Amino acid sequence: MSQRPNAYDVAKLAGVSQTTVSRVLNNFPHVRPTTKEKVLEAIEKLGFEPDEIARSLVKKKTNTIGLIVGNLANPFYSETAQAILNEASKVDYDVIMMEGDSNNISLSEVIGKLINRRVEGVVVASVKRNDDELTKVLTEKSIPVIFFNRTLDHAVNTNYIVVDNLKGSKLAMEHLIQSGHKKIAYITGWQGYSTFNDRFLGYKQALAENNLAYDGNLVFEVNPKGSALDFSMDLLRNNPDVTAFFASTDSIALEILEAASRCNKRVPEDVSVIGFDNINISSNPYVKLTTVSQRKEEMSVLALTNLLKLINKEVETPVQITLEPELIVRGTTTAKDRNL
Amino acid sequence: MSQRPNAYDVAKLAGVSQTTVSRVLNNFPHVRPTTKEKVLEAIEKLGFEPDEIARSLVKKKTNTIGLIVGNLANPFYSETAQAILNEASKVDYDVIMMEGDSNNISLSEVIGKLINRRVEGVVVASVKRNDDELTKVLTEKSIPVIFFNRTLDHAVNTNYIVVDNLKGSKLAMEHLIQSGHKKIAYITGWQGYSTFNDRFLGYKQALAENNLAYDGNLVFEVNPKGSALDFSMDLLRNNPDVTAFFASTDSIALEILEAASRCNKRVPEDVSVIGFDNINISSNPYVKLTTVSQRKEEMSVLALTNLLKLINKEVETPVQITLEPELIVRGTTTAKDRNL
DNA sequence: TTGTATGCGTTATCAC
DNA sequence: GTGATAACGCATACAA
Repeated sequence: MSQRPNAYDVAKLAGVSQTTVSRVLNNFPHVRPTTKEKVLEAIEKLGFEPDEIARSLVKKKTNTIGLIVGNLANPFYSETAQAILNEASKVDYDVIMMEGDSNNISLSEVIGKLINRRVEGVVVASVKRNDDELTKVLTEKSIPVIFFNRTLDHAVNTNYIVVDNLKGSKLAMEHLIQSGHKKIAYITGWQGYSTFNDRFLGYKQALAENNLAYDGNLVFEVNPKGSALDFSMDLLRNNPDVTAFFASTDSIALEILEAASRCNKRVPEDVSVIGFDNINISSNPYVKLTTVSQRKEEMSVLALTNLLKLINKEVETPVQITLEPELIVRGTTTAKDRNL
Repeated sequence: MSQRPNAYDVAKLAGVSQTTVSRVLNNFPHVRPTTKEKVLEAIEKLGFEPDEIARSLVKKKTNTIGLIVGNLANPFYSETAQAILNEASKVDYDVIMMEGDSNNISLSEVIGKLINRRVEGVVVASVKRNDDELTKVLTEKSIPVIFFNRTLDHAVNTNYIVVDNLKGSKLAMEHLIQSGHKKIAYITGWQGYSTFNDRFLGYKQALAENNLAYDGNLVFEVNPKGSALDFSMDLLRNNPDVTAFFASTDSIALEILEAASRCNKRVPEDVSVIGFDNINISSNPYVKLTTVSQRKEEMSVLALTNLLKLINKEVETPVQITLEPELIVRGTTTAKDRNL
């Protein structure tokens, strides 16, 4: 009896068939109250609870989704994961979480594993712009996959929820330009991600639209050999006419803030800094970073609700949603023209 | 054929029995190379991959663990979750993640759900000191549960991995006291968690051991009505003889830093601040918070490896490990006596 | 209203 | 070496 009891054990104890046990378990209407009572008693006595694995097998439904994130230690991912977890629990879905940026297994393989675990759908929070293997897998496989935050370059038939990153960059840039900044440095993440590609485009477009010259010396892509911190310190020391930094993520912005502090530059008096993502720490009064909001919560909720709709075929595919970004002005930028 | 193929489809195509398909799938030794070839071809052709749910049912093994965290938006949890996820994937375990601090479902219920999903073990990263319902569930249920970071008060038979929080507090306090601080404020989280209980104990013991009086006015427990920020500002304005703050978490420490900045106090010249947890942001050069390290990675690895040992009955129960905390001196405290 | 038989997609135990 | 056949723990069609 140390084993977990099953529905047959309950049936035997209650003096009914296993089918009847299943019936009371699933609240079927036409069960005689007295039998129901007996079964309930037996369930209680044995501490029986149905095995969800067996249930999944026969019902061909697992009530589980997969969530693939880039790196949980990155606040953006953990904060969105938190929101998605929360939404999922509301509709009684479990989530199997995996990291996609792993070095020894490709995103396609991770998705494959999830599919074999019979998840009903997958949210992918980080995908490279080009992934031919993945594109192939997506057409072959049967379950819905929704990209979140980042998407594939040629996403004709893929589902995604993103913010308008290009527009977000423009918002940030216009905020700086309106405050009188002319020399604006830009630090980007890896251009292989659509987010950074689009944000960079926005940076360049904003410059062009405001008749400011693009200067490659003011632009830097973080890489294993070069940090945003070092680049910023260099720039602050050698290019005193640079008065503002646009960071493609809040995390990068934090490094710039440190660079400023090390170079004895006051923020925002000497140099303005603006980020992108609006991770939680940015609103911390100690940091008070001006940034562009990705609207994490909204995006997360939309990702989950739309994935469920896709699972239940309640929506036409592909689902492609682009949210409006939002400028959040806090303490690391001056907004001269706004203080008139 | 739009349905997912199963082992019978493969068998039919290869002209063998389904049993044989299973054999090549599981790399059984005595399969004739030519048959194996045929089967592999059929598998390839159909794009067949075994259904892990069915496999789990018959093998009574899911290769899945449950991970219950407090709140993923809290860096400590996301960073440890990341480490655990990583360790799990190394040994090919999947993890179903759930939040335990939810308001409409108790921790016991969450664990129950996980058990019904047939996870093989559970890591619980946040538990209250007293939870009678849970204690009862733990004795009834059959799978190993390991507490991580926090544990129950009367944990005679429970498995846990924690750091020595009391000692950690003493390390922090001695660091401050050796630097000449006499009036040290303390801000704690909810005392219903063992972490905060132990840390508070450490604070008081350190005072006593150094012949410093305990002053209730310098101690504050964050609550819905009162923030660390407000309390700190009050103190900084009205008690100028308070020269140091010991925060029971790094997140609280960040608020204190802001309070200092708002009150025009320099850190560490005017006031020292020390935290607890060593979350990633603390090492950011912009923050450079002195803190006590929880040794997240170590704890995470230990939690997972020991959970697996418990699952495989390779270790005697209970597993109870207390790690040594580590003082990490960065820029928010002065260490006068160390600079001799 | 209840029970019997069957099947979900595998692995395990026998035979041959 | 290989193939029937019986589990695993449930839900469901069909009978009664």
